Amino acid sequence: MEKELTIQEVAQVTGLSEYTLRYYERIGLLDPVDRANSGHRRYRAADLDWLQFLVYLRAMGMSIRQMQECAELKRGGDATRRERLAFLEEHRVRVQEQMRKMVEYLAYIDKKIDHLQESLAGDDLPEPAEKPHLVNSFFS
Amino acid sequence: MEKELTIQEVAQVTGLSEYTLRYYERIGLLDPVDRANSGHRRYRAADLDWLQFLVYLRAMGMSIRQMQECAELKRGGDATRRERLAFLEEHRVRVQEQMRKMVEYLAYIDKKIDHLQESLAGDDLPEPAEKPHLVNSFFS
DNA sequence: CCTTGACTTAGAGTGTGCTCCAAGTTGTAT
DNA sequence: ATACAACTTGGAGCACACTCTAAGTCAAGG
Repeated sequence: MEKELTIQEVAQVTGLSEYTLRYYERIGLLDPVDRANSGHRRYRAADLDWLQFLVYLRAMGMSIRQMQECAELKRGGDATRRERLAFLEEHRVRVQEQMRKMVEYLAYIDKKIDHLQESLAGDDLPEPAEKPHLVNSFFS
Repeated sequence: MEKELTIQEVAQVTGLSEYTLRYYERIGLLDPVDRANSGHRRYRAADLDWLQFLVYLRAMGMSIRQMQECAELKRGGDATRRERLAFLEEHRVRVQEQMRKMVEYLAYIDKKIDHLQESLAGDDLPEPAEKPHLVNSFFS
């Protein structure tokens, strides 16, 4: 018999709140979850896998709307494999481009950190003859 | 004489909308911008530099609230250099950690892409004796 | 003088992604 | 039996970051 988890347990495992789990189901990101006789949700391993996938997509910056498309493709079964492949590949490209930019921005931040460190180190030395006037002190 | 730019020009240069430029000023991300006699904004080079900095921070996922703190530190002048350094270094750490995770997620996505490609390639071959039942077709 | 267009302000509205509430039901422990 | 906790639902509320509107001002061109 497959172990089925309560919403509370799934919240702990996935890091999503119970609110969010119900919300995701409501908006069709998950297919309707099994219910106990009481009506309480009982999540299966497959639900957990899918949720983990969603969590990763979300963490990579994918919008809820796109994840809904993704869920729709999943519902389409094997017939949508090509589309799903294209979907993931496009996502991959977007994420990589984003990371490329991040590296660029990080270099920019590093430059500022360096300038600030130099500025602070300079304070221990005798006063320089003339301090250059700095338009923007974050940029010095 | 320093060239001063209109809000329209700054919007083009920074990629921010005129709405957003006014908004950023309203909430204190920019110090009040110079005005022409007409009351129209006239942005200086220093304003542009600062805006570019903000755009980068934003693109790196920093919240408006944190950028406001940052603007506050800038207003504090030299006295806040140490804090600003700490601020940037913390930001740097956060961004790096985020990128580390992204690499991890990307590897996960790549695995799914591979599986889908294999699945599609397999369609050209004669039917396998038994197809394994796949709980989650995105994960096959 | 009159129109046009680029601007100004304060404040309202929007989209996203949750997050919470109220009212009710069920399961377990005492 | 009764208390209590864990759930259920539909729908309301919220934080964030814009985005837009309305009403008005100003400068230049015809």
